[in-house]
Amino acid sequence: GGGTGLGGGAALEDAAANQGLTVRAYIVDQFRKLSNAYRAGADKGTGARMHGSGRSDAREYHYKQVCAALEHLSDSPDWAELEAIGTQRHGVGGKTIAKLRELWDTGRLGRVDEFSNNPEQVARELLIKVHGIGQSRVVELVRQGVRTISDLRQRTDLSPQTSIWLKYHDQLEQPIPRDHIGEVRDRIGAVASRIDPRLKAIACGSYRRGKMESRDMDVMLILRGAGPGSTEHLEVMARIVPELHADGLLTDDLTTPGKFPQFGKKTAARVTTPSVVQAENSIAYMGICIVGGVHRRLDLRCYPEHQEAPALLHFTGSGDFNRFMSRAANARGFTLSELGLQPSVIKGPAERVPSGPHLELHSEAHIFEILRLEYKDPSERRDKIDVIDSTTGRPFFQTRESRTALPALTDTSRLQAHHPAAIT
DNA sequence: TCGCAGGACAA
DNA sequence: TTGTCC
DNA sequence: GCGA
Ligand SMILES: [Mg+2]
Ligand SMILES: [Mg+2]
Repeated sequence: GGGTGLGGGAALEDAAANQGLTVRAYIVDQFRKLSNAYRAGADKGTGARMHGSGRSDAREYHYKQVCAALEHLSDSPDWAELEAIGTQRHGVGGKTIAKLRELWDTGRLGRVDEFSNNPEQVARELLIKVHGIGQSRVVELVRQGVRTISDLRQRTDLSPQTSIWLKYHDQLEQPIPRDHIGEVRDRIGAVASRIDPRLKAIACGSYRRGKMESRDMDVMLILRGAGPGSTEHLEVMARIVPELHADGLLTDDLTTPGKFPQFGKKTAARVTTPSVVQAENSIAYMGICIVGGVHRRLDLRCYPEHQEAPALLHFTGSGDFNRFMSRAANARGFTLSELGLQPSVIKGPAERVPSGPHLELHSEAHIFEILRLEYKDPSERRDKIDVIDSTTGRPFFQTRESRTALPALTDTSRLQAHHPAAIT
């Protein structure tokens, strides 16, 4: 029994029941609060340099792993089941088990209470949700006394993107029904095929993961027939975005395809710099569209057909799944991105460099296969524990053996032999 | 003690 | 390069 | 905060 006198986890059961949650959902919620708190720069906002300060990003990451482990518990775990994840789940250690014990005994986490009783921390977690406000700006804004969205609106130093986003703040918070996303994909697809009949539109993100509601829309354009060496797809965004405005779908841009960068000093040398090329040729667009009278966030991407598989994998997410699948790829001796999959090696401290060409990737399943990971349907791509080592059938991040790179896969020559279709 | 995904866009 | 986004 |  704990300090409250309640034994057998009764305090935890009560706390969960009070919120209408299962014990598991309540525990996950507590740790998700910790992850969100560190994302918002908890321990960076306070001037006092406390133990462990300056590790917010890593702790956000850490608590995401913990949440993934907790999600896979039963609805009402007993103490033995909670304690077991300390030994069974990669990334869950002593400090986390101590927090679980605290929850079991008292139904609360002191760290969560500390954060929720700290008005500055509460403000950071609120304001970081605004587009264009990240960990750095939120710490500075809150230090300057900003506490609410209203406070933020008073500022005269907001970026244009943040101002646009704030115009529609209320609408952008509303969940988007699945059907609306399919409609937008079709409208974009129609406009796209008018511009170039080789273009097709695919809705990705949480829509493709089967969710009935989403927070934004992710639509990918594929330029059929475009292969390595083609740059045609880079010009699509600057052509289609004005058409989507004319169509009445888009209302505001958060990025501006084709916009020429403004320099303090415009020199001839700068004109040939890569950043200029990137600005004129864009593959990514972020903006606001209107569907059924409600403004929504829309992300657009355009890729050549030979990058369809890695791009589809990447923009289907989830974000957590991508991070852990990329880590698995690294452990197998590869770098994975929306652009492709290529062998890579660790060069110096914190530096991984390509050691071979991108491989030809025929499908999402092909990528899983090369990495010896179990294929996951989009609806099953949630978190760390969904990345499964197909040689063991167990979560990739679980055992020493499963994390060891496979010689047959990291030896580039043998890999090329098995996958002869490397692309250049 | 070190790394924790990787890349695109804005400024 | 830094900050932010996905 | 954890694991290599
Ligand atoms: Mg933000
Ligand atoms: Mg989305």
